[in-house]
Amino acid sequence: MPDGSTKKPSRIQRRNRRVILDAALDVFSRHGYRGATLDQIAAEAGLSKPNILYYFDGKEDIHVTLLSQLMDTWLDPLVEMKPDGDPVEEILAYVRRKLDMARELPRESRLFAGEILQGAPRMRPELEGHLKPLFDEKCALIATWIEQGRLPPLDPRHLIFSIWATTQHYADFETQVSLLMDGESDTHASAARHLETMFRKFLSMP
Amino acid sequence: MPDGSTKKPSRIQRRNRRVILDAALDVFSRHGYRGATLDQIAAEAGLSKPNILYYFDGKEDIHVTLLSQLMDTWLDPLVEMKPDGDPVEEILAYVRRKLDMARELPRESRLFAGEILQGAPRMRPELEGHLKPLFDEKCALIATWIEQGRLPPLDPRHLIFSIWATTQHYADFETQVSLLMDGESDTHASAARHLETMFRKFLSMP
DNA sequence: ATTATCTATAGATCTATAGATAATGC
DNA sequence: ATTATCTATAGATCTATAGATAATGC
Repeated sequence: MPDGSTKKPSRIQRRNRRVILDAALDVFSRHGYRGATLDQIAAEAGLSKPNILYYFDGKEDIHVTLLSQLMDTWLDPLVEMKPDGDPVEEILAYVRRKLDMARELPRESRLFAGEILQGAPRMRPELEGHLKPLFDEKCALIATWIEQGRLPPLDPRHLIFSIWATTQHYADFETQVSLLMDGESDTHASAARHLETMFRKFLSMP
Repeated sequence: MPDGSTKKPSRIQRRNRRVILDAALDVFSRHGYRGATLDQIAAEAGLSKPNILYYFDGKEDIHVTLLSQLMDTWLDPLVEMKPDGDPVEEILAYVRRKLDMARELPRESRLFAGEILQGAPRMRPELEGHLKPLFDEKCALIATWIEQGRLPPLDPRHLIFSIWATTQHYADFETQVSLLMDGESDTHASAARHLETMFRKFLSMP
């Protein structure tokens, strides 16, 4: 009984749970929660369908486990924005990390986007418990920088929203972006230059 | 036979097709394509399920009809960006129209976002046929403004992506935004000020 | 002894159709 | 005569379980 047990998981258990979660990330991020089926996840994981249900309580359990395990990874770039150092460089480094993450983890980005898009039916507690406190903390940090005259007056909340929106856009709307950038060899590099220029200008003192 | 016929549609036909499409917009934008059911659409429309299928060929027909009917509305703000007038003001007016549209038509925004997120399985022809030419045309317009020295050098494609991303974010990620903006009475107004400031600064000549 | 895996299938859900009936327009 | 609507249900799909069997660890 791998789930709900208090015993230590075996090597096989850890490996299979990881294999299943990776397969589920693929399937959920491509087709959404309802569009994904246990058949697809099982095929992608190379296991039988009942075996999937031996490791997880059900489809929803897989989805919730995925989301909460990815939450930390997802918030990490923002955690790394620290009070030391130059405010503008701290924020620009955050933008770079976030854009890099959109390129390296597009499935994770689309998984979260799909969940939020539908009203976060399975992730609201995670958002309130993890995202909200971190968001408030970093908004306060940016507000301090503004009070110190090291950044121009701006609304920290909307600044963060703009960073999230512009960086995740390249993962979440990849279909549209690649259709419109057809002649471009390295969309990521030109996006990085654009965002660097835009946010640097926005954050510069008059 | 209301669908596929060459006859002129009756008043009842037009009304019921409109009622069904509005109900479907509600259901599809909340639950995604696969998450939506004909039962939900029928209940929302106040019609029986077989009656829905009397007016449309099936679930996919409703979805495709919705998407292509909304395409024009969705692109309208960009169509309105014209070569006359001051470049900065033209672009800022476009940002405002786009943000207003995100507030007034959040269901439409989420419907498109969900479709793109899953690789545009039912909308790719529309994107190639309508969005792509318009996008290219407006990128060329912005490039002209830059050549004329009326805008600083920038990549028009990424500028448009940033405008789309930042404005649609308030509709597509509304769940997250409202969770994080809990103390705010008018998110839209403060977002409008933020985006105006940010893009104006970005577009200003050195 | 316990853990891991499979085949077969129950039970629920969902799209779509069959077939009959009511309402509407010449 | 044609258009519009309903009840009932076929057929497909999907989640989850039952029950048996194979593999693994003391």
